[in-house]
Amino acid sequence: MAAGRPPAMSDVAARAGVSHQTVSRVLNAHPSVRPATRERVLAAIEELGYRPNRAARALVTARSTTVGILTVGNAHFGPASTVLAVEAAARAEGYFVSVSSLAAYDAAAAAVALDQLVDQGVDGVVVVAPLEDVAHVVDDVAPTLPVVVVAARPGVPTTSPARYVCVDQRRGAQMATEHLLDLAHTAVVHVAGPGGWFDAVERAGGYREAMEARGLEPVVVEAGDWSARRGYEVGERLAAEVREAGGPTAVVAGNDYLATGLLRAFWEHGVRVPRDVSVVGFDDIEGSAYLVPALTTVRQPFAALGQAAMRTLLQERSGQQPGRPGPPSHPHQRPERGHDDGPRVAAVIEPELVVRGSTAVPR
Amino acid sequence: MAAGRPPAMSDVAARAGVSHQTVSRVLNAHPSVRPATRERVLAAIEELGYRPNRAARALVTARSTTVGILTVGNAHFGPASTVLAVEAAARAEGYFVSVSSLAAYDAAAAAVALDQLVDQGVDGVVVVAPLEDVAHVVDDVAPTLPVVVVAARPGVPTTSPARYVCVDQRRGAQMATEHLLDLAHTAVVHVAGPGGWFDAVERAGGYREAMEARGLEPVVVEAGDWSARRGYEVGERLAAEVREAGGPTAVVAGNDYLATGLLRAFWEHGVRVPRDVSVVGFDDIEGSAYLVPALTTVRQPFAALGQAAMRTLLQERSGQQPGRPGPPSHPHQRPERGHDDGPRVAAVIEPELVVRGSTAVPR
DNA sequence: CACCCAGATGTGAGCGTTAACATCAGTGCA
DNA sequence: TGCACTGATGTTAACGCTCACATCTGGGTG
Repeated sequence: MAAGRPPAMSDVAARAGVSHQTVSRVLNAHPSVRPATRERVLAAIEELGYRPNRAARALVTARSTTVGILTVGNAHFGPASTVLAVEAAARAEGYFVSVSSLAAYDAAAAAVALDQLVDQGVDGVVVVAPLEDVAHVVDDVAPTLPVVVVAARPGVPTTSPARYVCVDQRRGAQMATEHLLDLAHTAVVHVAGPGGWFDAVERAGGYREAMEARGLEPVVVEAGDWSARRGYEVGERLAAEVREAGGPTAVVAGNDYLATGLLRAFWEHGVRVPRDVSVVGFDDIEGSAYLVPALTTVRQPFAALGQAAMRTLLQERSGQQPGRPGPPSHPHQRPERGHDDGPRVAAVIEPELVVRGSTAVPR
Repeated sequence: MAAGRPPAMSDVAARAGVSHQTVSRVLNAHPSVRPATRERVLAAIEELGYRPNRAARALVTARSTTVGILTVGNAHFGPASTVLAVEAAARAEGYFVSVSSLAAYDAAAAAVALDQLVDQGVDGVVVVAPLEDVAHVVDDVAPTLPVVVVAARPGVPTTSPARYVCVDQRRGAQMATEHLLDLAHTAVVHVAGPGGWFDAVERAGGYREAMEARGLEPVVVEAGDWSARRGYEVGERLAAEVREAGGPTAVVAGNDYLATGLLRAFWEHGVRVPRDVSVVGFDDIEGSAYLVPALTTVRQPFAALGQAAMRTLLQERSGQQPGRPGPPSHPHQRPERGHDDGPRVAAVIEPELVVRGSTAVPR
């Protein structure tokens, strides 16, 4: 073994008195290696501090055991939590995780970020950038590479070859709205997140459905982004309306940051929560239980989401042909696939309503 | 070119009527390629949709152009923001980013996570897990691989071969404390984050220094973790003390979540902020400007931190010998290195005090 | 006791790229 | 006119691993 170079398989082989192939068999848990031989090889590995060269392995197997995660580039609570959950799930499956985050939230930026992941040779991509613009970018890549989109909307992507893992935000919004309606609220408004986001659209949809199911008029105010600042700005306008007779008595906010801003604006304008107006948020971010008042919110199942995404990705991968030539996959092997099946939703996970002090019966 | 296999360099070469090496030269921007030839090669690349195989390149160059990020495994605002900042900086430098997060916050878990990054063949590691336990794990790896630790404490790691990029949390805590003292507070307590964290220790230290500099007695309460819940629990106790004559009139919280819990507890117990007690946080998380009252806090320079970390890593990498044999690096080439120089702090970045409504002159 | 078979191991090739060296044409200058 | 030199290209050999196949051993079977 030459000095200065990390030990290679051949070095281990020489030391153990076997061929490099036997070392490879030990490493890959091949059955036909005698225990004594295995021991010797393992000892040599240990003594030399040998680590397999992943690049060499990836080169010959045409697999990187790396999955890419495409996400939005800021510390949004939801995406950040989801990324961590996916990462944990991936590592549990023996995969490495490469992250690419979006500088801007448009299709072009997403295409660039996705490109980088593909360049890196990932075996699959999990998209945690729940914007419609972004979702369609993956359509080009998905036929070649397994792609799982973490999204909110079971009903949307019809022709996309990617698979979808969803939190049923529509259901979550229904739960939130029905909670308020059950408290006897009738004038409930929704402060929605930005239009291009799956979550925002679905939550607004769920809210609308719940209202209409009881014959009530839905009122949606779009906040523009997910920030507390926007929540505050909208809250200032709402505060005035809340005071009028027939004004809203409850608000479903698109997420907890918006809700935070709403609470602040209401407080500033002397509108008491929940006495004058009830507020519900989404996400259950750290601290929302300790706002004043404690925020009723729809908690997101991030861990389950991450696991479902990884499971789907692996399943997808095993169904896909590897990069090397091989026989075409049998058309009936995976009957759930096919563009005429509509959206290829692999999992739908239910969120959970957490009732706290920001909701009460209307005055 | 065989069907079913993605195009290789030789396919491009054949199509362009050149040798594969010329294709390689075009790809690596080698100067001596005639413009006309380059054009032809680029056209062939375009037509074939060729993408270089990173595994093959990594194999021969013994470089992966991938950096690992080791981080804590939950959605803590600080670490999450830092990871994203490092990721952005890395991509700007043409590096890929592989994330490994810690399941538990102990040295064993860190060693495992770090191992995985090394197995993956990263060219360097950025550690964004600001715990002392974790920091020492990298010492084994750092002699072989460039390691940059994002930490809070310029003065701590003395013999570590890793380099440190720091936010001057001590200074931040001084700023926060002095802000209160300048408002004429004298009884200022500190609710500190968990002991093993660099940030917690440094912030507590800065607080102590600022107090002692004015001849005041520092009082530190350790919260146990960084959560709003713990802030609330400590706040309940503090609320009682605040009411007593000679009780604290101001609190420096270890981060904004703790501050959130404090605010809640104070509110519940009828202690008004800032009238009865002033509160300062750390981080400036989303929403802290819209708490009631708006939180005075020490904002962290995450973007600068990420950039500094990457810059340091690249600098470190260029000073390190590659994996292949090579002449030993000249001992005087990088005079700032060496264990006798004390901690190898590459950058210290200043945080920023953001004054809002939660601080005022004492009653 | 020859024969076959399965288990255990070794041999050789090739994955797609870069590094090192070889080759071949021009150019400038004596 | 010739020769050293530079710029543009081609050729060959690794890199470290896995795959396909060849080889060798030892126990059962007829």
